[in-house]
Amino acid sequence: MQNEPGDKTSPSNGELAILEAAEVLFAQKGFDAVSMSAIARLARTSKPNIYHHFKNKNELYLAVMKAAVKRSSALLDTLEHAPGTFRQHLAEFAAGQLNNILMHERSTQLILRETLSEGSQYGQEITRLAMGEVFSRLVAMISQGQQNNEFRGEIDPTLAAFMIISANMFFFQASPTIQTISEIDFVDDANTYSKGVMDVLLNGMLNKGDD
Amino acid sequence: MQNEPGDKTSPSNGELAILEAAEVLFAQKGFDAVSMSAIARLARTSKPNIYHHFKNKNELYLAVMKAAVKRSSALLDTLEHAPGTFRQHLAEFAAGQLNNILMHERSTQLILRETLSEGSQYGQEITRLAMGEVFSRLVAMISQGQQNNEFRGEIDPTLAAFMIISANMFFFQASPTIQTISEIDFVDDANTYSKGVMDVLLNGMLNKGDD
DNA sequence: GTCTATATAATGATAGAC
DNA sequence: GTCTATCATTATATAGAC
Repeated sequence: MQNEPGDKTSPSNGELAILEAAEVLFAQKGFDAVSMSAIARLARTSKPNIYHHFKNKNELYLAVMKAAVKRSSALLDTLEHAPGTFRQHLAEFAAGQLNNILMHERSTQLILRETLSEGSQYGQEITRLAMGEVFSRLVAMISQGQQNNEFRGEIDPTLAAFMIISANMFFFQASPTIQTISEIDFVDDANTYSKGVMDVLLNGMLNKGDD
Repeated sequence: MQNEPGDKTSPSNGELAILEAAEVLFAQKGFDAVSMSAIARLARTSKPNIYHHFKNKNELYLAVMKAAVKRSSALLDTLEHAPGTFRQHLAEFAAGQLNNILMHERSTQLILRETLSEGSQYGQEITRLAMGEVFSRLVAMISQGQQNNEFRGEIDPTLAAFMIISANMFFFQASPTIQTISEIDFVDDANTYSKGVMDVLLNGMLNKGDD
């Protein structure tokens, strides 16, 4: 039912192979470090054939990024109006986003890479697209929790949302390195990590019983 | 007193100019996007002169990274044994690290870039050097705060330390983009941001008075 | 230590056959 | 749609004069 021959909106098989090969390499090494020859090799085709499907290297990169952003912002519509407290919703949403990130490693890596390339024209817009939706949903959740008096009113909802995204993104980005530092166990399991993060964010670090 | 002519350990003036130019460009665009010609142009010298000082492009990059790591891990010895509660120490240390990051933008950008290049031989080691010290100091602080019963004992100190570094690093990395998303004010002032982050981390988001 | 000139290889991109 | 062959350009790196 998907990828019908007459469907002009979905790319052809050859185009898909090129897109996937390009995504793998761009995510691994970055735009400038990847040659069209390398993409052609991995896609099991020839360089001129890539230029038949894409005008130039830039357009190929843009097509890859577009697909990555679309993929990364999916899968978050499920638990919007489920029953439960706001703290439960927030924890589930955070865990869901982390899972989403880990499921689409290449897309996430591409987006994070763009974050660091200040020169790129599309970098900011792409990151904004990729993180904007999840960001605004988190802000809305927290604001509603404040109106419901479940969350402290003094907290800036945008800051709290930013902290959740930070924890998730940086987990993805740095855990391969952090893993080698010392005896850390939370990097092995994303769910354990997410639970721990949300426990701190919701309840704080201070021992309230004894001060 | 510094940079004496006979001091073999400190680089010459020409070498310094090359190192600085290379750092600027590598941080802006990444290793592969920077040509030796561009570095020579910015350093106001010639390409062969760079090859006189550094064996090849890789060694130049390594020298730049080495200096960046050294710079980024300085400046944290000041407030180790000052008087005050652990929550104050932790908040000051976190704010200090964020300031450190923002003061050495290029170094931080280089290190974060390496984080994303899984292929790089030195990436993990460099990131480990850059973050390892601040990480272990944070863990020690939190553990001591737990033994002093000031922090909750259920919390994993490594996870809490990771969250603090996440908040700081991701602030640096994503705030240029996040800034354009919506009405956010905390990105303008790192101190305001750090205060807000530590308030959430220490006290949590939940409203304890009404549940 | 610094330069001009150059060797050599790889890059992005195209022409044109099938 | 896919290929072989090739273009012009640029890259890293070196030789050798001063």
